[in-house]
Amino acid sequence: MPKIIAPTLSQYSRDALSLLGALIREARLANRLTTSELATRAGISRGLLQRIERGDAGCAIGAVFEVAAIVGVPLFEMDERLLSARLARQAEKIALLPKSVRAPRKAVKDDF
Amino acid sequence: MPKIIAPTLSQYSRDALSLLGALIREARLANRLTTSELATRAGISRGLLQRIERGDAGCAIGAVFEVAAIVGVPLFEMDERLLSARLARQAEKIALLPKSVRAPRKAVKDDF
DNA sequence: GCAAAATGATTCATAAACGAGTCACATGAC
DNA sequence: GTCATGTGACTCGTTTATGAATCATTTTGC
Repeated sequence: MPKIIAPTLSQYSRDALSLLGALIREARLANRLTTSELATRAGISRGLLQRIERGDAGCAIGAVFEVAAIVGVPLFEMDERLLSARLARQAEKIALLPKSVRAPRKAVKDDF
Repeated sequence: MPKIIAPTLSQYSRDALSLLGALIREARLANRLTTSELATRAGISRGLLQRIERGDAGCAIGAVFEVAAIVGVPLFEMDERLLSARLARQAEKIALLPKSVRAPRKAVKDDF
C-alpha cells in the first residue's frame, strides 16, 4: 500500500490493527502453534505472519482474516454460521437499495 | 498479494470480507457519501474503495480499517474507548503469558 | 551444561497492489 | 429531451508487499 503509512492512519485504526495482531498471536500461542506452522497452514510466509502479528497496516486483509480464522479469532464477534446468515441478509439489503446491476462490459461481436 | 487468491482463501474468510465490504458500502450510503468523497477522506483512490466494498482480499488492511472507521463500521464490535482499553489489557496478557508452551503438537481445527 | 528449535530482523528479486486516467452506462435534475 | 453526477470496469506505469533465504538471539528439550 503506497499511501497508507503510519501517520496517515487514524489512531483508532492503528489500535484496531495492533489489537487484532495481538489477538492472533495470543490465539496462536494458545493453540501451541509455531509461526512457521501457522504460516504454512494459512498459505503465507513466516515473515508475513510476523508482520500481521505486529499489526502492520500494509498486510493484505485476506491474509490477516485467514490467519485469524485458522486460530479462531472471531471476526466481527460472530461465528461462522451467523456470518453467513448476515452476509445473505446484507446482500438482500443491497439488492433493494440501489438499482444498479451492471453487467461487465464485454464486447459483443455479433453486430452484423 | 501473491499467494492469497480467491480459491486459496477459506469460505469463512471470503464471507467475512464480503460482509465487511457490504457493511462499509451500507454505511457510506447511509452517510450520503459518494465513492469519491469517502476515498478522499480515507486518503485512498476511488478504485481502491471499490475493491474494498467488493471484498477484495488483496486490499491493505490499513486502508480497509480506515474506511470502516470513517463511515462508522465497528471493528470488533467495540467503540474507540473500549478498543484502547482492550489493547492495553492484551499487552499485559502477552507479557504475562507462560514462556514455556512447547508441547506435543496439538491439532487445531482448521477445517471450515 | 549442550543441541535443536523458535523467533526477530534483515536483504533481495519478483509479483502484485495501488493511483491516475479513461470509458460506458445509469440515474436524477432541469 | 439535455446535462451533470455517480458508479463499475478497465488499462497502464509506478510503488509496494510478499516470499525466500539468511543470520543472531533466545528459548526449549534433553
